[in-house]
Amino acid sequence: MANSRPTIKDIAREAGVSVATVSRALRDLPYVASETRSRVVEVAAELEYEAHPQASRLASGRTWTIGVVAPQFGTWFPFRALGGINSVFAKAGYDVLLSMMTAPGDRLRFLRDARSFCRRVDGIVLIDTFVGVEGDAATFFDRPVVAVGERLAGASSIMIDNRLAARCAVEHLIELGHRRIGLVAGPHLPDLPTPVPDERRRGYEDALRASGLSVDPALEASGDWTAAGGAAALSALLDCCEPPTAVFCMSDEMAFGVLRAAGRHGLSVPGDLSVIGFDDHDLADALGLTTMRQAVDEMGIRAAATVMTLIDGEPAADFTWDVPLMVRETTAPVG
Amino acid sequence: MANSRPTIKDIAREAGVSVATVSRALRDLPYVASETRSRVVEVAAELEYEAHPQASRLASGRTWTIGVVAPQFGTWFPFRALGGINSVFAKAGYDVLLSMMTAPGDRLRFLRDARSFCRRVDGIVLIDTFVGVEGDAATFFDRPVVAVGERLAGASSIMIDNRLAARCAVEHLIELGHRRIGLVAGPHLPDLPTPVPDERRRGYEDALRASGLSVDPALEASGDWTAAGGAAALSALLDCCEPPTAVFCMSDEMAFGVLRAAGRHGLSVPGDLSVIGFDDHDLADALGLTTMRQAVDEMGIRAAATVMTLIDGEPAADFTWDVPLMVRETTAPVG
DNA sequence: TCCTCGTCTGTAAACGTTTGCATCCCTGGG
DNA sequence: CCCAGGGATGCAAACGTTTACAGACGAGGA
Repeated sequence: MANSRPTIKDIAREAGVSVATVSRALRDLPYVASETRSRVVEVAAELEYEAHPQASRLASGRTWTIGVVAPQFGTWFPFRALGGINSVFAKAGYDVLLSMMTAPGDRLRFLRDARSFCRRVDGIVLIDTFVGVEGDAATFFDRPVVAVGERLAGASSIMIDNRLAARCAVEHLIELGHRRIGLVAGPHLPDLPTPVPDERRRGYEDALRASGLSVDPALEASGDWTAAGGAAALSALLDCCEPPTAVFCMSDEMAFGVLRAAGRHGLSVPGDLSVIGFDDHDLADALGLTTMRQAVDEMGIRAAATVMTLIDGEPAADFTWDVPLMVRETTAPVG
Repeated sequence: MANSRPTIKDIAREAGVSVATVSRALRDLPYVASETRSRVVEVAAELEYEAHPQASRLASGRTWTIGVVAPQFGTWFPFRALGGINSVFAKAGYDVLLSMMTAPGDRLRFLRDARSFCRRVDGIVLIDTFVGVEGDAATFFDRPVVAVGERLAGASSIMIDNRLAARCAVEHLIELGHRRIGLVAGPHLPDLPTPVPDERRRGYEDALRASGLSVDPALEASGDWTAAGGAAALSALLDCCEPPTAVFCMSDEMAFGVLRAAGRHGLSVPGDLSVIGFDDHDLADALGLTTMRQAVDEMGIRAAATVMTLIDGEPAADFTWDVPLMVRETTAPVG
């Protein structure tokens, strides 16, 4: 790789024009004669010229960088979304500046350092980052913001209807004839003010009530969003006076744990116990888990596209994604 | 967030010194009187000054950014590594510029655009990116390079010994008395020239030969690194004249599929079939999978630390990580 | 012919830092 | 008393772009 690379001056000299003309020609600005433009482009290609990113950023004020904030709690969702986001920005010529929140305290640290983070980017995508800013997010960050998985004032939100989706999941079980339906809930993560668990619980209750079933606290256990937590939750549920014939898990990872714990307890799935998850995790299909599908890749792609339109000055708009039911092999009519 | 932020000039005026002194004071350079320094620091804190990143990058040539390249094939490993890497750089004040390879063609695209990518970063971390450069990586990229999971000439490599680890896995099965040991191999991904599958296969063969067992091609099937592929591979293996009593899977995700397929075929694990994986995937513990543990987080952390030492001019050095056997519940003495 | 207007181009001033060099001052040794 | 040397500071030139502004030129209308 060459040590010293050509600057805009070199191109200008070689093409016999001024640096201003080179700059305009290479950025497709108007008021450049077409022969001039093509000569400049040709010289630039020949010398393998590429504008110095830092210099052009300083001069123009545009950073051509998007900040993406992702948590590492629950590895699956954010990484998938990141893939979609990255592909869009790579094509559009934006850099992606990543900020991951791996420890609980990172959320507050991020908020504290938000000013310096914002300074490096033209826009921000928050993946599942329940950042909890006061007031308007766009003014707080001083940049356009898109929130994936969260409704955030002053930002465009790419969401699903957690309550409705949870309700659909439970209704699927009810349609199969189940009457005692357990809930494996995800807890509030420390320091992460997300409404997601509450919404999904409400959906669960909605479905029960709509069918005239009562909400029984004994049928509810808390996992910690992990497979191990799901397994423990099922064990707790089975200790109950009259165990459920089906369980709704707030995440697929917990459902995987439930599946395993069921086997350990000698329960066959779906013969003795129906299990439905939430997410459509990468492994759900292969493991035959019935679940509610979050189209994470597409949500990421949409988020990326949206932040670019915001940068271009268009107004914020929310998108709510459908969450289709994926019937596979862990749910069956009540035995 | 404030609209116009103070520049170094504002600090200089307010503190009654020149911009040069401010610059030196805030960066802890020598030749600044201690009272001067503290006054400058005080004023900067009061005005909430922070250097304009693009400007300081242009002037100094340092970008304070590390480029991280990660594939999205097999979501688990790269994302975990990313977490470790990011935490280190966040603390050290480096930005992380992410480049993800989501489609097969992306590898070539990345190589084509490498020059412009390098220009934005002070160093590069390649996660499982079998990038296949000719000659010396550091000179090709013109930047210090650390490769995680790959041995790369001219770069520091953070690796495991795939061959040895695979051998250990298979030896574990042999010690349990297994003699017919199947292999669920991962294929070469299109356009990704990784030696990993070959190395793991050699380890498998090493273990067999060392125990006087023959290598039987009929005991080998190929998954595609996914759970679905693993399931299909086990089905193929079971069609074999005399099915194996144990299988070694080159990845945990494939092992999960094998576990599921075994159940479908009416085989109990580990009663009828022992299964060992490779990775120690997030779900492996909860699902009870015996496997070889790759300490991905720590490898990521080490990679980040290493690239920083390279930037400081220290010579490249490789690190090879231990891959301990995690005995859980999917392996047992042959029945 | 003159004036206007639009297209094209160049000059030079930003953008906000870092840093080489010159200067000033003070201390200590001869 | 003079001079060397080093600490502390300031001046101004980079760094490599973008862009406001001015000027040149040609065409077309009055």
